[in-house]
Amino acid sequence: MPSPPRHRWIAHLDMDAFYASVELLRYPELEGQPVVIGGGRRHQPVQRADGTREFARLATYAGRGVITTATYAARDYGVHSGMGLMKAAALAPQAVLLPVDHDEYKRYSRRFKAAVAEVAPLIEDRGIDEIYIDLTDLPGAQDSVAHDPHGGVRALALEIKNNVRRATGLSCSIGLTPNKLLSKIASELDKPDGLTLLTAADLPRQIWPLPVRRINGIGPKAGAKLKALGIGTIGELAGRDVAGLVEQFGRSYGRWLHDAAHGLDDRPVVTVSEPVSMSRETTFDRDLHARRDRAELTRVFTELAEQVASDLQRQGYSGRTIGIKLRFEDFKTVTRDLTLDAPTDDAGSIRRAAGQCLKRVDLTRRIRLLGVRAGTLVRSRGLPTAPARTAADGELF
DNA sequence: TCTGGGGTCCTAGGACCC
DNA sequence: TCTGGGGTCCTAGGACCC
Repeated sequence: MPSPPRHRWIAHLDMDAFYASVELLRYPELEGQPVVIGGGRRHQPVQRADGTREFARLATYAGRGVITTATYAARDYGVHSGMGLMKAAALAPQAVLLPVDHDEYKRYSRRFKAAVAEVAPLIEDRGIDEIYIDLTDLPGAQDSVAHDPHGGVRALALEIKNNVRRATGLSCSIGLTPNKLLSKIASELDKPDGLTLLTAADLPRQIWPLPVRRINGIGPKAGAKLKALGIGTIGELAGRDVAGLVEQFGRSYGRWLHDAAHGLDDRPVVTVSEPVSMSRETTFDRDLHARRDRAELTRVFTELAEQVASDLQRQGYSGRTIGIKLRFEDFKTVTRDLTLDAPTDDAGSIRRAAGQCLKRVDLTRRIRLLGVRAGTLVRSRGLPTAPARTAADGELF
């Protein structure tokens, strides 16, 4: 018996201002205030004798850090993630500045993903604060409920949101549509604490008026090129014929743009994945000179190689391609890599291979950033748990 | 007050092999 | 000797994402 056709339901779940919201659980007195997360270790809150805490203000920051996350109150001042902290300080000098605590966010990430998995196990990891979920075959997903043709799947999404809140105290926003592309856009439409359900019929009214940059995969470059072609909205993109887009953007990307604008995307939710590369990099407080600052560069270079080696060992991988990355004072970036005869997770071998790569770089300009990378990874050890690991499980245990 | 750190994927040319 | 394809690997750069 062939199974009856079913409506694909894919959710995109995005935690609201994730890092900042986790910090607010720890420091509830900051509720409602402009807070930005970013920078190094230098601005830890200080506990006063009377038990209250003293927080660093953005105005006191000096350095090259950027904002990782800002609370909604801070965003009202025009600051946003990716913005340099010095620039943000000019806009919101009194905003509270907190350092990034990756370990703490990782713990909350595991909790929220476990809470989702209790309701819907088909999860694709998209980083620390977002996931895709395939709801298609869950009981009730194909049901309609009185006055709501998609009431069944809507109820599932609400159950997921409730579970996440119960497990973490945090809110999230969900987009729920027939595919990943539309769900990703939809989850942004009603933030924070939103739930947006769309079908193909909603495309012209809800999606087409939006700027093309809302499409995941259209970045600064493609966005600017589209603008120059007189294409600002997704609807305007949908109005162009494929041939013209292929001419401008090439076969593959041109066709993809056309499909995306028409809400077409049949990518599956991928629950298992293997890492492709592991890297460590650092930006210096000041640009370093290859000759004058040789000692410091050498020390950092070795440290980065050691960190990559320890990351590989901890996670049970070896890399056969070792590479380096340099960014110069003018922000130009170069990479060099070298493929070894056999994969390695040894700090000395990585350091030596990286040193070979460094010999092929012209070092007349001063250096802003230095990085070391291992690619072409193979497992060097058995899996941590016997049964096949899913991407979601990897986060959970 | 310019622009962090950790990733993925794609393209393109040259080497090398059949 | 000249003239071909096709396939895969290696390397470098770049777009994009969280």
